[in-house]
Amino acid sequence: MLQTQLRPSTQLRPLTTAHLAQTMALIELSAVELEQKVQAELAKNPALEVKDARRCPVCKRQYADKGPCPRCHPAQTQQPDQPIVFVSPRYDFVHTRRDEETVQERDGQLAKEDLPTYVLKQIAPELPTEDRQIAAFILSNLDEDGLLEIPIIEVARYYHVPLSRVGGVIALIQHADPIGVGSPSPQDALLVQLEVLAEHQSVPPHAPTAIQEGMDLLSRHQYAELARQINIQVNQVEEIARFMCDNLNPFPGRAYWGDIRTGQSDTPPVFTQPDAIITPVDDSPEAPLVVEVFSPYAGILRVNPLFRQAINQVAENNTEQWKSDLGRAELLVKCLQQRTTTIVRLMRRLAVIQREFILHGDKHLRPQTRASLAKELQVHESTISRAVSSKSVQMPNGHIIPLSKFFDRSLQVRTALKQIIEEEKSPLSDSAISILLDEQGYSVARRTVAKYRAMEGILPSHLRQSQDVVEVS
DNA sequence: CTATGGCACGGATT
DNA sequence: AATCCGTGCCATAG
Repeated sequence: MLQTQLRPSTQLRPLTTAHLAQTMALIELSAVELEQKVQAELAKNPALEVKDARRCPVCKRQYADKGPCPRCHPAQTQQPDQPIVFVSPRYDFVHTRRDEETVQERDGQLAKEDLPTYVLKQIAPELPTEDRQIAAFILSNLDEDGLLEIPIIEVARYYHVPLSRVGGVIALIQHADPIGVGSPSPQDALLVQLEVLAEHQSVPPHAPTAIQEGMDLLSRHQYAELARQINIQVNQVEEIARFMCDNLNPFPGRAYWGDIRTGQSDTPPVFTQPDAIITPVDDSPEAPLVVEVFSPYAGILRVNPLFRQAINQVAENNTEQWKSDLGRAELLVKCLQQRTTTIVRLMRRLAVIQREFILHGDKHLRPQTRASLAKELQVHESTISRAVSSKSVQMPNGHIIPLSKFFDRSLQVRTALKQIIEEEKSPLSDSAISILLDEQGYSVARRTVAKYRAMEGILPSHLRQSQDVVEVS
């Protein structure tokens, strides 16, 4: 029946349960999480080593695939009409010397990466080359708290660029993890965090206003005064204060150092470095898509051959430890490889099926389920689920979206709905919208229209005004 | 009387 | 087995 070549480059592997279990565990990690995990393992397992990644002489990027750089020599590696998928072993921008450090400090603590580097690596892919200098400059002027210690205008003057451009770079930095880093003031950091949180959960009303207007009052716990000043209830202010204590951090840098080393007790990052970046190879409509999959250490993590050799020569006294190290190392490398191939296959398939969606936006999403995709790829459903969860993709338009959006059953309808409402002359009732949608081929119940509206944050019809007078088309 | 939001149920999805 | 999602019914607001 469906005979896709399974695992093109993997040799037969023993299907041990340990293998399976760990592969599963790795698959559901995002690139960022995986990098941490592998680093930790690398630090305590001497059987592992990192070798250099290939670097394409033309585009200077690292890649884990075999053969020539798939990005610069697509013709050699890909059939026409197929998306070009390749794997980057790491976020390739700053050339840290982390590998050596980690090796050297293997017996000590984790090699520590500084905050600027950490942030820079996240945002580099989204940044035009000219702006990286600026970003680096900004990041090197952060104080211990992760806040910008020089005025923005200083940066602009230094590089002779408009303020707005610096502002753009800063905005990008602020949205990296730790969220709010690089803000000129605690307020700004809080506002950014708030904005990001608001995308995924509800935040108390008026919180932005409160932070903006009455930061000092808030910090002095003068809630009543603040309530009076911005004209809301005292208990609302108290709620805001509580929310801030629980969820926000005016000094993003501290959170970074505090949490990242002690464990995963920190809040899951809302916004992360994408796990893959999709770009069309050029502007022509026929252009194949380029999918760059970030898979930390893919292809460069391996079992140290010296270690393997040494284990036979050493006397029997403490081989136990060595053997277990070796076993763990082999397992990890294999699982990592498996994880990468699975994700690559997934992304390649998605790039084919959802080409229109990727290029032309939400309206063209082809509804699909994880289950159906699992069948096509001949893997278990749960594998797809894990591979999809907690991963994000950067689309050609620069937006970073969760991979799960590719499986959103109602996205099409919701965008159609948004469009209808945007174009409406006078407010339409939910049932009217339901009928209109039906004409477009989307049959949804009136009740469902209401829910979609709510999801999109659109007010009910009686609260909507006949929108702007300046509607052009 | 019409338009919405709340609750809850059943089927699909994970 | 647990969760999510669309939908119907009903109460409530306008």
